Amino acid sequence: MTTQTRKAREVAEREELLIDLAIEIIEQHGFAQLTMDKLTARSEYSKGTVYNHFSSKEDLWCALCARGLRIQRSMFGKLAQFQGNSREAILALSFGYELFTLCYPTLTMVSLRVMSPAVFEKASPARIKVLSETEDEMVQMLKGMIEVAMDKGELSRRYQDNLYQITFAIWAMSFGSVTIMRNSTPAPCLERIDHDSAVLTNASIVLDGLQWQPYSWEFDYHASWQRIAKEMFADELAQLSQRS
Amino acid sequence: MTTQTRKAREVAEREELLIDLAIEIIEQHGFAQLTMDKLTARSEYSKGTVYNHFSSKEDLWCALCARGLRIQRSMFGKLAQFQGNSREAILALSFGYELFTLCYPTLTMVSLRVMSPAVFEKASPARIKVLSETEDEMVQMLKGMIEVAMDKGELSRRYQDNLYQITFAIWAMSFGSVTIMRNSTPAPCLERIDHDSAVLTNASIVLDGLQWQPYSWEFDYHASWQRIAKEMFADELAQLSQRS
DNA sequence: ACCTGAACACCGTTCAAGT
DNA sequence: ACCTGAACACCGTTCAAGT
Repeated sequence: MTTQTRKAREVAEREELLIDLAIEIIEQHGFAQLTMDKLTARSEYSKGTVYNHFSSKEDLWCALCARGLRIQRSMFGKLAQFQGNSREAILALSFGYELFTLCYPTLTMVSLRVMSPAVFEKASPARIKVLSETEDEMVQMLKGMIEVAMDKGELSRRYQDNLYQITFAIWAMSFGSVTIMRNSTPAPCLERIDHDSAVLTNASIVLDGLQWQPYSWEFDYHASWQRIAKEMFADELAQLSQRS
Repeated sequence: MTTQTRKAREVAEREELLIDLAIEIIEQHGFAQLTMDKLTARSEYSKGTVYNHFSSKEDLWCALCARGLRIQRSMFGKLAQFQGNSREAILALSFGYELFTLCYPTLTMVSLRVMSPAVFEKASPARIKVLSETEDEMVQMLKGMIEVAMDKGELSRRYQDNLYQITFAIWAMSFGSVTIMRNSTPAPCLERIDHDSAVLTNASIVLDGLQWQPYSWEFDYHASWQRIAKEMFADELAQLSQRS
């Protein structure tokens, strides 16, 4: 029994190590260079053992994606403690998602690539389960905030019976804004927008559309955005500005 | 001179043929099965000739993506002629983007996969140029509609000096909504929203947030959505419902 | 029970030889 | 000038043999 749990722990640790190595390979040599061969060579294990962890290359991608979601979830957990009005609480989550993509560009690119039925089909069912559960936890966190605000009457009751609709709108806008900004072809349109505030602006448009009080013209949400950064992620942001 | 243009035309036709074959391969055998080997085998040309068209596999992907953007552009061109108020005109474009993803799921998946610096770096500069120019044409079409409505005072003047910001917000919401709905891991949240109207609802929230008149509670935009479908894409939609 | 690495079929890319 | 296809280095996956 104790040997079994020790063994299981060792296996889990080895998996984390392999994921670390995979990220290293991508960051040093680019996405296309992540191969099972190279991952094996960089580790101290054999191909068979690597395949014991990841049933296929797609499964390895999903494992990287799961790592990313786990990091996102822990950032969200931290941000949920932010003190502010209900709109600021939502903004904190949008901020968190953007910060994640800035701090972990590799993992962000992986998630984008993984998002396709073709990949999910080749990944192990256990892996898929972890992915959707982690994602769902974050969705529930967002939905919880919306629920509280709805009960207090701080936004339009039009979507009252369909809180998932609101959750989806906020989520889609964050995801869409960040993804286009970071990954799209260099379009002239994108050069004309302020990248530092685009996510905040777009989130504000959505929240105004939901009649979420106080409106963007009644409150200084730029100040909130900076406060979130300073109070929640001083360390991460210092590291980030040092890097570039 | 005439021989040269004839030759150029033949080369262009051959390229379209190769792209057709590539789409066939993906649709019949899945994404991972699209290889230069198989594309060559299915065509009546040799590997060298295929590489004469597509400088690398990434370049082939970008060519597929360019085909998709060309189709989108022609749909947008048709939709720009839709008769209605300025908000309905914007909805028509959102409708067009969703319809494209429904009619061409393969090309949609390709565009998602192509969206990454790693791919752009390996594609030929000429291809990248076509991609961003086609995309920009569509952005300009959207921006033109916003401009007209702004001049008529049909939406908030808050973003007057930054029309690209509004363009980006509408674009990001459409892209984000459709991408998450069609490609994300099967999240419980997504099962609870009405897939048929989610894009319309999310676009409406954004337009309400921009104070674009008439508001969603003052006008029957569900009716508009159906009118767009019926008047613009009766054929495509009939084909689509037949397929499933 | 878990690990190893040789073996296999296939893939992306190149380029000397051909027309 | 354009096309061909053999050749090469590498990749994903499997599985008989080993510990």
